This record gives sequence, C-alpha cells and structure tokens, in this order.
Amino acid sequence: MDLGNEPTPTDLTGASPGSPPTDMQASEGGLFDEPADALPWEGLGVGAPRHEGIDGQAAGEAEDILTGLNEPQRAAATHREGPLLILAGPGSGKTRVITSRIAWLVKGCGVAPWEILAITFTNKAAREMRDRVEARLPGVRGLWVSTFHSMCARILRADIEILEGYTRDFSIYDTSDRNLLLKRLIKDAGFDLTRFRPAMVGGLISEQKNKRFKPAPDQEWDDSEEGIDDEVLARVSKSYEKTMRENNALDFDDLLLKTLEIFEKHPAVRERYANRFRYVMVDEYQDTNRVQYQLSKYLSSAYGNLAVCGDPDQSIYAWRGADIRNILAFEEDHENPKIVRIEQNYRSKGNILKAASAVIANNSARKAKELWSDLGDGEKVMVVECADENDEARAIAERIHELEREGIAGSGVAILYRANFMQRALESALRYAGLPYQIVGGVEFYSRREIRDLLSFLRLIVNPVDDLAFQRVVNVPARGIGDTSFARLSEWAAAHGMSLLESLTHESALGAIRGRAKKGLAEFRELMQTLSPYREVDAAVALDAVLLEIDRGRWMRAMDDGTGIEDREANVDELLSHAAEYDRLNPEGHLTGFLEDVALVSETDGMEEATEKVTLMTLHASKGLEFPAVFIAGVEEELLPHARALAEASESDDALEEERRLFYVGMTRAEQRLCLTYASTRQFFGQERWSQPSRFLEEIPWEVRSDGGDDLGGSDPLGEFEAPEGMVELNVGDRVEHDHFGRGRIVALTGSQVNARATVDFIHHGSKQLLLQYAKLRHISP
DNA sequence: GGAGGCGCGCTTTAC
DNA sequence: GCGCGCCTCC
Repeated sequence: MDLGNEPTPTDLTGASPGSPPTDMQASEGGLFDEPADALPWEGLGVGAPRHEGIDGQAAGEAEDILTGLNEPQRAAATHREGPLLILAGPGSGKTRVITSRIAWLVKGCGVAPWEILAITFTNKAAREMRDRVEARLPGVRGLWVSTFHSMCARILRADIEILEGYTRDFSIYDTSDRNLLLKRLIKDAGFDLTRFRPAMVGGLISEQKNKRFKPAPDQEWDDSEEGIDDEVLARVSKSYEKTMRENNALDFDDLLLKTLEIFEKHPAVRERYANRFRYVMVDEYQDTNRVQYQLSKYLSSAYGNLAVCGDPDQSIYAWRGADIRNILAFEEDHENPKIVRIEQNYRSKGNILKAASAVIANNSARKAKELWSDLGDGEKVMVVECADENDEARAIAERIHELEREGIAGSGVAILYRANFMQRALESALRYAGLPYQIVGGVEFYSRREIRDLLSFLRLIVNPVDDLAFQRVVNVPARGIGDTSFARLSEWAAAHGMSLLESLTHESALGAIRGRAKKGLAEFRELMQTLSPYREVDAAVALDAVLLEIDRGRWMRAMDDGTGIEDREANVDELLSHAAEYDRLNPEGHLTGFLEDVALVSETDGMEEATEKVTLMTLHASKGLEFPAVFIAGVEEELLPHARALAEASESDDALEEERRLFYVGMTRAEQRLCLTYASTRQFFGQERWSQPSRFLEEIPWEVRSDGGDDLGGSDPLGEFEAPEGMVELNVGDRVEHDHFGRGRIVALTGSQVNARATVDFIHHGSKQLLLQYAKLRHISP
C-alpha cells in the first residue's frame, strides 16, 4: 500500500501495533461497494485528493450543494461544531441532508474527507450514501462510510492483536455458525438439546453480552425468562466464549464488543481513532443499542462533533437490543445540542401519508410529529382481501401487471412481508405470472450446504484454528470420518490444547483412530497442506484451488440425493462469480476480505437497482428504501402484529407498538401506490389456519382507503356469492341502509352462506365490507 | 461409517 | 413443508 497517497494527519495504519498496512486492506469494504482502487480507510477511493480549502470557485460550488434544500434541511447540513440531532420523518430527505452535510464540510469548510466518519445501519445504506457523496464530490477519497459491523471488523483487523488470544486472521461467525457451535457445546455439557435449543441459548447469550455495557455495571445473568436455567446459561456461555477464543472467532456481537474493549482498555488506540474523526455521523440512530451508542461516543470524543439522525417512529429493532432511549435522551446526554426537525415529506402522496400517520398516531410512546407533503392526495390506499396466500400472491401479480399498464414499471414495485416464509407463495405467483423479481435479504444462498462447505474450506485456510470450519469440512467429500473418529480426535486435541487441524500433524493424535477414518484424516491433512498457501491470494483463485483439490465433480455427485445437482452447480458458479467480482472491486481484499464480506454483507446487498425486477423483502429490510408502488402482504392478526409480539403485549404495549412502527415503516416506503393485502386462510407449518385482518387496518381512516376487492384479483377469493338462508335477495348496485353506517350502495357481493359478504359504499362512512349474517341491511327505494 | 426412512418441531425480524 | 436428529440396515 502506498501510504504516501493518503495524507492522513494521524497515521492510524502505521501506528497499529503488529498490523502492517497490507493486512488492513484485507478487511476492505463491501462485496460490491468498494471501488476498484480503494485504499484502506477509504470508502471512496477514486481520483486524487482535493483539499485546497475554500477559494472563490469552491465557495460557489459549496453554495450549489445547498440549493434545493428547505430551511431545516439547510440548517442541519450546514451545522458545524458540536452535537447535532436531526429528527427526520420518513421521506424527509434525510440521506440528502447527510450527504449535503458531508459535501458542505468538505467543499465549503475545507474539512478533509478522511476526517469524516459516517455510520449507517445496512451495507445497502452505506453504499447508497457513498454513491451519493461521490456524485457530489467526484474524486473524493479518504471518507469513511461504513456500517457499525464492518467498521469494527476493519478496526479489529488492524488492532485486535492488542487483546490477548486473537490474531487478525479471526473468523467471523454468523448466527448459524454460532448455533452450530452451541449445539455441540450444549450436547457436550450433557444438557438436553430439545429443552435448551441452540438458537434460544444463543439469543440469550447475545442479550447478556450486550447488557454488560449498560451504563451501570450489571449483575451477572439477571433474568431467566424463557425457562432457561441461569446455571445452564452461565455454563454454556462460558464454554462458548472459551471456544470462540480458541477458534480465533468473533460473532456479530463480538465485533462491536471487542472494539469497545480495545477502546476501553487501550486509551491510546481509542484516541488514535477519535483524533482522526473530527466529524462523526450516525444514521438510523433510533436503532442503535448501548454498545453502538458507546462506540459513537468514543469515536466522537476528541472533537465532540457527533451528528445523529433518526426517527423514533421507525425504531424496529428493539428485539435485538436497540435502545430507543439513545435518541430520546440525546438532548440530556449532550451539552447544548442543536436539534433540527425535518418533517416535510418528499416521497409519498397525501393519502398514503395520511393513512400512515393515522396508524402511527395510535402509539402512545411517541413524540407527536406532523408530517406533511405537497405532492397531492394521489390514489387511495388499497386494501384487498384474499382467500389464501396463493390467491393473495396472484392478486398482487395481477395488480403489478395493471400498474405496468399505468406506467409504473416492475422495478418501481416492492412487495413487503413480515416473515421470510411468506416469500415462497409470492415467488411462485410471480414466476407463474412471468414477472421477474429479486429478493433482498434472506439467507437462503449462504445456508446452502455446498456454499457453507466451500466457505468453511476458505475459512479454515485463512484461520487454521477455526475448529468449527474444520468440523464442517473434515468429511467433505466423504472420506470415512464419522462422529466417533471425530470425537476421538477432538478429545485428543482438547487434551493437548491444540486446534483440530494442528493435531492432525501429530501421529499420536491418530493413535486411537483406525482404518478408513485414519486414512481419511491423513488425506484431509494433505489436502489442507496443499491449500494452505492460498491464504494470501485472491478469493477466486483460492476457491478454484479448493474446487480442484476436492474434485468438484466427485463432490457434487456425492451430494446428489436423487433430485439432481443443477441447483447446487448453479450455486457454486454463483459463488465463484461472486468471488471474482469481489476480487475485481477489491484488488487488495484477497481471501480474508472476501470472507469478511460474505459474513457481514450476506446477500442483503445484492439488490440491483437498474433492473426491471420487482423487489421482494421483509418489512425490516425495507427501511430506508422507497418505491413508486408498494404492496404489503399478510396484514393479518398474528402476522402483523406478529403472534410473538401479541403474546408479549399482554404485559405492556411495547411489542405491539413496535409492530405498528414496522407497519408504518412499510407504508411510508410508498410514493404513489400502496396496496395492503390479507388472506382469510394461510398455511402455517404446512397447515391451513384461519386468519383475521390486522387491527392496524382499522386504524386507517376510510376516507383514504378503498377496497380493491374483486376488480383486482379477477377471481373471487371466497367463491361465488350465495346469500345465507332466509336472506332477502341482494344485488350489486342495490341501495341499502345499515343501522350504524346509514345509507349506501352495494358494490360487491362475495362468499357464500356464513361467509357471504357485501361491500357497501356508505355515503358517510366510506366503503365497508360486511358479513351479511350479522349486518342487517335493508333495501331502500331509489 | 454411511445411506435411507421416519417423526418431530419449528419461524419473527438481522448485522 | 422442510430440515434435522435419531434409528435401522447394509
């Protein structure tokens, strides 16, 4: 690396003990988001540095940066010294304010780009911010735009060796790695795996780890809900931490916690970073947890220029420790902070905004906020009832075709849902309808066995003490090593304080193992010896080597369970092109960087923008995005709000309110069209269950919603209309009167017998769907 | 030791 | 409806 290119005032890279700069490059950035010639510490790495302070021309340019900003936006963008809190409603141009501020600081105030740190929550957001900054400051370099996790991974690649027991080749364990490890540990400790499920234990461990950094030092395991024994948890957690250390591995929580630990134990390191960052900005601050809060505080401690931006109404991550108090208490927490509210919405049409505002107004724990827009009312929010999830998916697909005819392309459409399992029905309907789509998020790809195996090989090459990776691949492809032999080897390794891979090089380790397994282990040792030189090369080169050495064809054939291997082959090819793409964008990243990327980025960021594809994702994943047309599927009780939240809501409304915020986030993604659907029945675990429309739907005022009803799906979700026994004859178009709603006209009739419903447009109460069994409708003369 | 069959339990949300 | 663990048989 040519440090001369980077006029860093505080030379962080050089000052890192035991971390030559070349290694830092390995931790470079995102899979698709780092420019080809990115240097370490640079989120944007093209062109030459420009930092000439402010001259006449620059002043003009700086003024251009601010054109088009409204008053509060401008105030936030041009804020200079001291803490800044930006309270920004959905669609209020928040990202624009942040990018303007960065541009303003650099162009207007002569701040060097490398003195600015911008933290976002998702890699997606980070990339978007980088693109937008680059559009305004072409050629800027040294600016650091990153997520908390990848920022910490980068810091740790440089500085982790100051902590005992870790090297900067550490592995990053994702949730499924963590659970796999816990499974073994729980079993080894003699506990019942069905009672102490790894995912649950893992969740509790994570919670406990993050709690340790409450302002007041916490007592040890302070709660034991979920019926898990404190002692079990304490024991498993202890062995988990020990094993993680032995494996030179960090989980997602550790990335943040170890960074914090370094900052706390080694003030010199902390100051190096704090001195570098004159301006720190944190987006989506309402979703920070205590650890992230503390990190932001440390990073901004030298200059005190912490700018945070967020919206309490969009806090949707309390379940993973986000502490809304971080944003609510910002005022008390900082001396004399500047607070800016930006409330004008530039995204959504009036009806959408009114509907969303009406919903969120039902939350009690919030600061009232007035959103407004001058984009006109637009279409009403459409609410559609469907028979089941397939019918719902079909209805959405048909509506998308309609939208295309109305000029909204597939690329402008998003389908949002509460839980990933809902994806399936939507996918098959879209495929059937010939609508190309892309899925954002989900872990499908990386949880495939062939992908897991390959990544474990790569991980073991980089980090030979990663016993979990060893365990995953020691018998891939099958070479006669079963549980018994593996256990014997494990035992020996543990007794000698060695990693599994290292123990293979000791003859006595194989002493208790005989025959095929012994030969297999020797083969595996040879294999890893052949592969070990590939740790310093490009990801694609290493991957090719693995595939060659394990004999891709044989490995594939061995995995064939009779259903063919085309899918698996395609996945492997995709991983290969993934790796090649990574290498192309991050020539300094190498294998380590690729693995880090894969662990942190997953595929949430594979989202393409310039395609004609409909986008599918969870409501959580949709935060920060916007689309001309948005569908929210499954707006049903037990799903949105989720049953889990409803169970918790019996104690307090917190969980329910978070569900409502989630719904609000989804609704406010929409610019022009918003369509909410729910199904009368839905498959859960392969079983059909009745469902009720979500209570949140009732919170949407009738003036701004319309029942999409039958004109939408074409097919009648509830089947042919058939009036209940003994009912007066009703027809579409009839004028009727209702005790409560008054007069109206029947616009649709669906269902039969007890399910028979009439959709009636009431003069004073808008459109309502009524169950004929209960609603006493009387004909009135025209 | 490994392949195939059966039954159970599971699903929020995600870096 | 699927993946995983446990069981049996080769």
